[in-house]
Amino acid sequence: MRADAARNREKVLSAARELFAEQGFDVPLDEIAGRAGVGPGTVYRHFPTKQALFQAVTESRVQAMISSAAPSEDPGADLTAFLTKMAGEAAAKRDMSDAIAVPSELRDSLHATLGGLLERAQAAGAVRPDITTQDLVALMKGMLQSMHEGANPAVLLEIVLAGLQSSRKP
Amino acid sequence: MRADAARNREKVLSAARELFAEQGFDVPLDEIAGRAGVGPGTVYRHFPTKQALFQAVTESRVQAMISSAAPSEDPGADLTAFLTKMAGEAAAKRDMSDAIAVPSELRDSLHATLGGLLERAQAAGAVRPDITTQDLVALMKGMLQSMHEGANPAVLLEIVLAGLQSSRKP
DNA sequence: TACGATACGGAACGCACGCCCCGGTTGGCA
DNA sequence: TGCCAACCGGGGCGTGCGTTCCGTATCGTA
Repeated sequence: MRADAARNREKVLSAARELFAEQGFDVPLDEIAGRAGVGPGTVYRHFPTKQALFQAVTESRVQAMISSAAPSEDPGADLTAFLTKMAGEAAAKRDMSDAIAVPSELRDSLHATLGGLLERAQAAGAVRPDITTQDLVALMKGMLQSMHEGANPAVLLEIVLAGLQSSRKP
Repeated sequence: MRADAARNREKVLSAARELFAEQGFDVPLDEIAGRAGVGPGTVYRHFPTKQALFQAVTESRVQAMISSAAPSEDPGADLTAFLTKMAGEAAAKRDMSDAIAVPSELRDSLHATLGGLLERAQAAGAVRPDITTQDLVALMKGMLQSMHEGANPAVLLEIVLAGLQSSRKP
């Protein structure tokens, strides 16, 4: 790869990191190109599609989160810790709220991880048993998006965690 | 007003009711016109903008919900009942999930109603005091949207209600 | 240094949407 | 029944987006 190509690739990744974090996946690609100081065509030389660029920006962080989900002897705490970590990331960077929503293999892995943690927590009795993975994913998706609309992220997280632990109503 | 104009107005309203309920505010206006059997121009003869049409479709139901929020001697139950009603509406018709999100006076009234119910419930000690109106609105917005993504509406509602009642963590 | 491969940038394309305009049609009153 | 105002339909405009194309500039090598 040519030197200027590598340099531009880094400039694009850097700009994409900033703008996806600030505005989420919906930021126009031309704006990313603009901040990187290149044309839109250059972005497409390095990444075949906007989603591929998004994935390149979020992949390492999401993978790190997934890897940190190793089971311990307290499955309830594992789930809580994971959700707390997700909420923390999402509160700071808008792209995490989209990583759980924008279709990709990464997203599917994230969903699968959530499902595993949920199952173990339910088996241990730490979470009400009538919640499905879909429920949890939908709940998190809603919560993460709500964090960028003026709500208090910490309060939102506490509400969700408390709700998960509650026992079923009659 | 001419007879055919009134007839077309009703056809448009009817089609809009169906499609906003099925697909939410994002349904293309041309599709509404198509189902109504008229051209887009006809829609704009009767409603100055897409939002006006949306408001015409949702106004009566939202107003009814707001009116039903009369305070009783149990503010906690009032809030619970209202959120349950909203969730029920949103689970059945997608436009209710947008009525709380699409900017309009109606939306603001809805937010104000939620704020009033929240305050009273907090004063009565039925809801944790560190929640703001913005928090509640964001939470509901997320929950209502999640209902159309495969999650179980009843479970989601129970989680949120339980979370609101929980006491603050140290 | 000269040349070919590589990469650049931005104009342009295709699409979808909200919204407007206008020639043709239709309804209801005199 | 004839006429005019009201109304209709759909083609078209403007916008914003993701994506592609291609003439030009640049890099690295012989």
